[in-house]
Amino acid sequence: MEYTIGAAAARTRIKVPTIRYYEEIGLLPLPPRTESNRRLYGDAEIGKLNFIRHSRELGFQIEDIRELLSMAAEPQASCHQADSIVRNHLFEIDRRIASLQALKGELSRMIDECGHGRICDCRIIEALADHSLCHSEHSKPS
Amino acid sequence: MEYTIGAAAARTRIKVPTIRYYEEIGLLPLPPRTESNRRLYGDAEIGKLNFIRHSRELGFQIEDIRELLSMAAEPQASCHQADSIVRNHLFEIDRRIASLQALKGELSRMIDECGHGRICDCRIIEALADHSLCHSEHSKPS
DNA sequence: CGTACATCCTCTAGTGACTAGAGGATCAAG
DNA sequence: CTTGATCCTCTAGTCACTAGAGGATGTACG
Repeated sequence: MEYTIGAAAARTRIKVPTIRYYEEIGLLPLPPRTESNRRLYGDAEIGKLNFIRHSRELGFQIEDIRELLSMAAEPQASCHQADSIVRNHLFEIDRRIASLQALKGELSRMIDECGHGRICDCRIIEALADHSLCHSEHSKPS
Repeated sequence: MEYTIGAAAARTRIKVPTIRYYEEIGLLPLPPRTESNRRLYGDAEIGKLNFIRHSRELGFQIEDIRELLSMAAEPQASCHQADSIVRNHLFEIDRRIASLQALKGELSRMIDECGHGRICDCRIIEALADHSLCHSEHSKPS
């Protein structure tokens, strides 16, 4: 089967400009074109696009996906490298969860302590102004 | 006390270009300058910068901080609005934690099922290619 | 007093992963 | 034959900075 870019977008739930963007950054190969210069995608490209979308949904970065795609293209190679990309990603997600949970604690506390009165009595503004009122360390959640 | 931009940066742990950036987007007022055109900050600006840094560390967006700062400047107003900004942010953080935990589950499963052999037998690549192998729904963690 | 070197200034451009829109060509349906 | 959907390329915008050029000023040391 062959698909126009719009049909490919519909099948993969990736937007048309995003598909063109993936081509531009070399994540997708240059597809053949019709006589009137329109892109034509086959089943292999649909598969790649689904792979990309799913990996993005799982939070992988484009550069990780680039590597994972090139591994997928070499079925005889060891999967050690794929394993390590996923492991690193998992580690990063753990870090983010921990950091968000610390934030959640601080913010809940701020809300609990807010007396719902005037700004001048408000612990929220006070707490934002002064980190030493915090119970935990926190750095920007990435 | 008065501080050069570098001294203000050292005291607040915000980088010099970032302070200039905050000025450019109107988050910080235009500071007075020396005869040789250098910015001079007083204690009030140091306080604002600390407020900004802490709020950023807690994950607030610049536009939220802009509102929070203007509230902090009106001590007689109700803190209802501040409360609601923080509440919304907390809600968003909860959403993110839930989404990251779903991802974590999927990725852990992928790693467990990887036989550490060849790509062609690897469940990781297979799982990435096909969302229907997933146990949970997931959308991009934002 | 001269000379390093740090710090300051403004300005432009880059990051990641898209998204939005202009301006124009081509296609399919009625 | 016209209408409207889809396609093309290109540029610019998003967020919150970061990096670097090119030049002026300040400070410490010999």
